[in-house]
Amino acid sequence: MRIMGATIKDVARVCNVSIATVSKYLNGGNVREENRINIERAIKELDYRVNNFARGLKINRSMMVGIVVDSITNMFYTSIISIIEDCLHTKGYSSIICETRRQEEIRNEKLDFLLNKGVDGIIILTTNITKEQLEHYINRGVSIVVIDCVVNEADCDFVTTDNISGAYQATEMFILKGHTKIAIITGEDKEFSAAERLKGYRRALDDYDIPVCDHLIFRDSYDLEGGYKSFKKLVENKGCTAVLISNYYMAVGAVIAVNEENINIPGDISIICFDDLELSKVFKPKLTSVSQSTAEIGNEAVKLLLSRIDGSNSGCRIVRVPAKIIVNNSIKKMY
Amino acid sequence: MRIMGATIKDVARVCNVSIATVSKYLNGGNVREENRINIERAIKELDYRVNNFARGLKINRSMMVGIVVDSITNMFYTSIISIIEDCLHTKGYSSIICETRRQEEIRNEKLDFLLNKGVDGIIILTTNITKEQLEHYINRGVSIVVIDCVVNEADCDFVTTDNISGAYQATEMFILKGHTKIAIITGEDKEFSAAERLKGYRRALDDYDIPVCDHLIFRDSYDLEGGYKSFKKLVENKGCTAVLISNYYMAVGAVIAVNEENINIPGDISIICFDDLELSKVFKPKLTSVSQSTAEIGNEAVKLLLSRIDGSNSGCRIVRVPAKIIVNNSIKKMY
DNA sequence: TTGAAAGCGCTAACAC
DNA sequence: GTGTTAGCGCTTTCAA
Repeated sequence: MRIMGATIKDVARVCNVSIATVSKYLNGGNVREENRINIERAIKELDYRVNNFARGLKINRSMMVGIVVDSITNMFYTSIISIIEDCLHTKGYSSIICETRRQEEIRNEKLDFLLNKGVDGIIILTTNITKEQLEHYINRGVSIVVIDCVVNEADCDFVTTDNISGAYQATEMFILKGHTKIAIITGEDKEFSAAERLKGYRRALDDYDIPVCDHLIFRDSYDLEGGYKSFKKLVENKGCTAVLISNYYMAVGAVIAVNEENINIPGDISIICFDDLELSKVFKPKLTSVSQSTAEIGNEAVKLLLSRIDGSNSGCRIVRVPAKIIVNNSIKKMY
Repeated sequence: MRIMGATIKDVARVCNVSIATVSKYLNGGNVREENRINIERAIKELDYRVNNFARGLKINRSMMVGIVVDSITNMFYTSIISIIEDCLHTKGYSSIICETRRQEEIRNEKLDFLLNKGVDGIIILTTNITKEQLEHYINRGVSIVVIDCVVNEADCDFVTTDNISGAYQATEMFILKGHTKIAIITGEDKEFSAAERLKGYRRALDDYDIPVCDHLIFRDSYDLEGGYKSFKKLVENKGCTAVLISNYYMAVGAVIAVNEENINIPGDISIICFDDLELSKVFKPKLTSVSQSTAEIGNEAVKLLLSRIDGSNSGCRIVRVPAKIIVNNSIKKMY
C-alpha cells in the first residue's frame, strides 16, 4: 500500500491560511507575497505533492495524453514517440504509451483504458484503422490525432509523410539512372502507406511512359517476413534491375534474403528503401533511402492535438510531411 | 473538455438500488441475483464506466505500474517492455511507459510524475542507477524492480542477464576456436552490464591462462558512437584476431566501421556481439551472438514486482537470467 | 443483502 | 486577497 503524503490541508494549517489560498497558489492565482513564501516553504518541508486523483476528479482533466502504437519495437514509431513525449512535456502534458500488437481488440481495450484514465487526447500510430473505430472514441469526447494513416470524413486530425511523393521521387531516381525494369515490394492495400507508396511508384512510371507491370509489384505482409518472401520471389523472377522497398521492416527482410542469395547490391540489383534507420547505415553498400522526418511528424501531431484539446479546432485536418531522398550507394547507373 | 459519462448514481437510480449496492457489485461483492441482472443491464445501457479518479482517490491504489526506460528506441528494452505490458495486463494491471533519455533529472521527473499518478509499482530499465536515487523513491512507499543492473543493499529487486557467464561463454568460444588475441569493446564501469561483461571476459582468459592485455580492452560510451570509435581504434592497433562487442548498439557502430574499412568478417577478424536482434541477422555473415532472454527477464520482473506490491515480499532479491550463445558464421577457426 | 452517510483531496463559486 | 463551503464519483463502515 502506498504511503499517503501531506495534503493541501496540512500545508494550509502550517501556513495559517485556508486551503483555498493554497489551492490558488498551486494553480497560479495571486496570493500575498508573504503567504507565497510561507506556502512554498511548507510545501518543501512537508514534501507536499498534489493528489492527481483528487484534482482529476474535480476538474475532469488529466493533462495526460495517450499514445497508442501498433508495435513498440517498431523503431520508426518509437522515434516519433520519443519526440512526442518530449514535446508534450514542454507543454505540461505527460503521456501514457500503449501497444496494440496490431490487434484490433487489444487496441480497443487500450483505448478504453486510456479514456477511463481520463486522458485529454490520444495519438494513434498505425497504418490501419477504420472510420467506425475512430468515431466510436471521438463520440466519447476525446481528441484524437492519427499518425501514419488517413481516414476520410472522421472528426480528427492526421499526420503522415507525403508517401506518394516519396515513392515518386525514389522511382524517378531509378528512372533517371537509366532503370526501366523497376519493381516495388510493398504491403497490402489495407496498410495505408503501402497503398500510397504504390500509387507514387505507378505515377512516376506513368509520367515517364514506362509500362507498369503487375509481375514487378510484390505485395505481402507489411513486415520483415513479407519483405523476405517478396524479395525471394523477385529474385526468382529475374525480371527487374531495381526495387523500391516500401517499409523499413520489409527492407530488413529483403536484406536477409539478399545475403542468403549472395546477391550483389547494386551490381545485380539496385535498392531504395523507406526510412534511413539503422539498416541503411549498417548494410554495405549503404542504402539509398526515402527519409521520413520523425521529428516533424511528432511535432505536428502534438500541435494538432493540443489545439484540439483547447477546443480551438475541430473538423479533419491532414498534414503531409515531405519525404526526402538520402542518397547512398545502392543504385547502379545503367547508362 | 471531456464528456462526462454516466456515474454510479445513474446506475443506482435506474436499478432502484443504492449506490452502495452497485459499488458492491462492481467490486465483486455479493448482491441479489435480481439486482445483479438489473445492474448489469443498466451498466450496458448507460455505457457506465467507473471513474478512475474517484476510485483512486478513495482507495489510493491505481492498478497501474510505471515503466521507466533509458531510451524508448532501444530495441532490447522495448522487447522486454512488450513482454511486461502483456504480462501485467493478464494480471489486471496497466502500465505507463516513460523515457529518460539517459538523463538523471529527466528520470527523477518521470519517477515523480509516476508517483503523483499513484502507480502501485515501478519497473526501471537502465544500466546505471544509484542506491541513493532508488532509496529516495522506495522511501516514498513504492515498490521497485530494476532491470539490467544491480545495486547492492537497496530494498528492491533486480533482474539481469547473467552477463558474466554470457561474456565468459563468448570468450571461451573464441579460445576454443584457437584465438588467443581476443579484444573486447565495452562501455565504461558506470554501466553495470559493461563492467560485468568485462569481468566475464577477463575470467575466461584467466581460466585458459591467456594474459589479459590492456591494449585489447576498448572502452567508450555504451552506444553506437562508442562502438564505431572503438572498432576504428581496434583496427588501427591490428593486435587481435577476435573481438567481443558487449552491447547491441556498440555492435551496430562497429559494423558501420567494418563496412567503411572494408574488413572481412570473419577472415580478418572474428566477432561475437551481445543480443541477437536485427543486426545479427542482417549482417553478412550472420553474427554469432550472446542472446539474452527478453521474455524471461520481462516475466521475472513482473513476478517480482507483483509479489512486492502484494506485500508478500521485501528485501533485495536478484534474479540472473541465463545467457546463451547463438552460433552463426562470424568466427574463424584458427587451427 | 442492503442503504445511509462520511469522507478521500481537491477546485471554484461566492461572500467578505 | 482570503476564507467558507459544496461537491466531483467513489468505497466502506455501520446499522438495519
